[in-house]
Amino acid sequence: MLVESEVEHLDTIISRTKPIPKGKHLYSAGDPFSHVYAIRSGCLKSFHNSENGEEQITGFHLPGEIVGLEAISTKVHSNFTQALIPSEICAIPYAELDSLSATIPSLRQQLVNVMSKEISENYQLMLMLNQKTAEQKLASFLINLSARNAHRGGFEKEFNLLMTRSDLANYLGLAIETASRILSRFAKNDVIDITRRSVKIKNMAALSQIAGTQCHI
Amino acid sequence: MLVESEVEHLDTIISRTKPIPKGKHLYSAGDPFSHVYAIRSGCLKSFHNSENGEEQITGFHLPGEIVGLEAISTKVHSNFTQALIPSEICAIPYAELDSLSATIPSLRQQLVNVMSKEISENYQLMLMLNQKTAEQKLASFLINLSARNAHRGGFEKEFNLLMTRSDLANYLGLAIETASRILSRFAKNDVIDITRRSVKIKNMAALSQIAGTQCHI
DNA sequence: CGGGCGCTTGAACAGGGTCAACATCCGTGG
DNA sequence: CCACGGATGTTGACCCTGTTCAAGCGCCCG
Repeated sequence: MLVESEVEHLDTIISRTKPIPKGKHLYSAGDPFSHVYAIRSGCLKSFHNSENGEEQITGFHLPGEIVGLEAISTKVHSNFTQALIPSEICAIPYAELDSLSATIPSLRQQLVNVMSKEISENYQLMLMLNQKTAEQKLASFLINLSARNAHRGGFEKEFNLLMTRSDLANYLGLAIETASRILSRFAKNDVIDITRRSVKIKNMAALSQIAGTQCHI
Repeated sequence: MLVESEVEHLDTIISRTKPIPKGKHLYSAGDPFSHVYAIRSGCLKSFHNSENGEEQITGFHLPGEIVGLEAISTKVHSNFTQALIPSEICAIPYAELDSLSATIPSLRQQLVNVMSKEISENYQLMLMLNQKTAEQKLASFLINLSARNAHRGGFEKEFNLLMTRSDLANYLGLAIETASRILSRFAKNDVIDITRRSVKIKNMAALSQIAGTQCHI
């Protein structure tokens, strides 16, 4: 944690941008890297463009999370990050974050911790995408959204999917139809209620069991 | 890059352990985190244990690479890392690396760069595992090994797989039989020669095309 | 009110998994 | 040095999960 004087110091370098409207890109692949971004409200998705021009979604980002870290080493963004709903963002200039981190040990440690956490979580994600069945993927995904939603003070059992079925399926490596079918099946089996984007988890135990337990990613 | 005096400073904290024999664990899930490890020679694999006790391989590591970074934030290792062949390792105590990085800006930046690179590469890997067919996965895997081998001075077109078919298939999310069949097919089509673990790429262009081009991961 | 996008559902198909049998390599001990 | 056994790798036949193709519904917004 940072002490107050340090927070003030950090505050001076951060700019709160005006809300990004739905559909707008925060950055694009090829953009020179200058800032990392902390999400204050809203929801964004990150995606890469494959050769054939189709997007490949690599993550959905909620308030409290940091995006842009993958570009530090190359100084060029390698993906696109786009708002799914109007979102407020803090832009943190990386050059200044780096020099500040020399004098504020806890800031340096925070930065490294955030990156380490992302590495660790991405391994979990990789395992899930690589090894699980479609049902397990969707169950894990719902549990993960639920946990992230609860973590920042929302409801654990009732929330909105902020992405389309198409985005969701793309992220999980499934066909839209498969995602839709499985969500319908969950609903039929009274594991969840789902109407359009609005989800209510009715049987968390069953959902966890389908997911193959624990998987908090 | 580090200047000479800095390298000397860094050298004082690094211990070169005696070679780890084949099959020995460098660290295990649950071990308290104290060091990150630079690989000097050999080959290691990292894996998680799923609920049912089966291992899920998340990476193969070659000389020049750093392992253990995922544990910085939690201070506990979340995976197992095991030598596939006898391997020489440099153990770098993290507490000292952290404090040194306060006084040596380039060291701090190197650390963050290495982590950023790992995040970025893992996204590429995730995309591959999530979206590609079995053929594409194997072609990408061979190209990746080839590139990593060439990068550190080995042959680009001729190298040994240092892992079993089982490890390879597990990593790519395939059945052993599928991996074996596809490698045989590549050989039949004169794309590669393969005898047990020894691989020779005969038609890199064809392999790249199967992989869906570029994918350097 | 009408058009389009987002979503659902059904039917047919195929890529890859599973099961099973067999081949080959390698280490170990007689 | 050879014989044996276990681990590793290959190949075939069949099956299942998830994709593809196709049609239709319903919500939202102009």
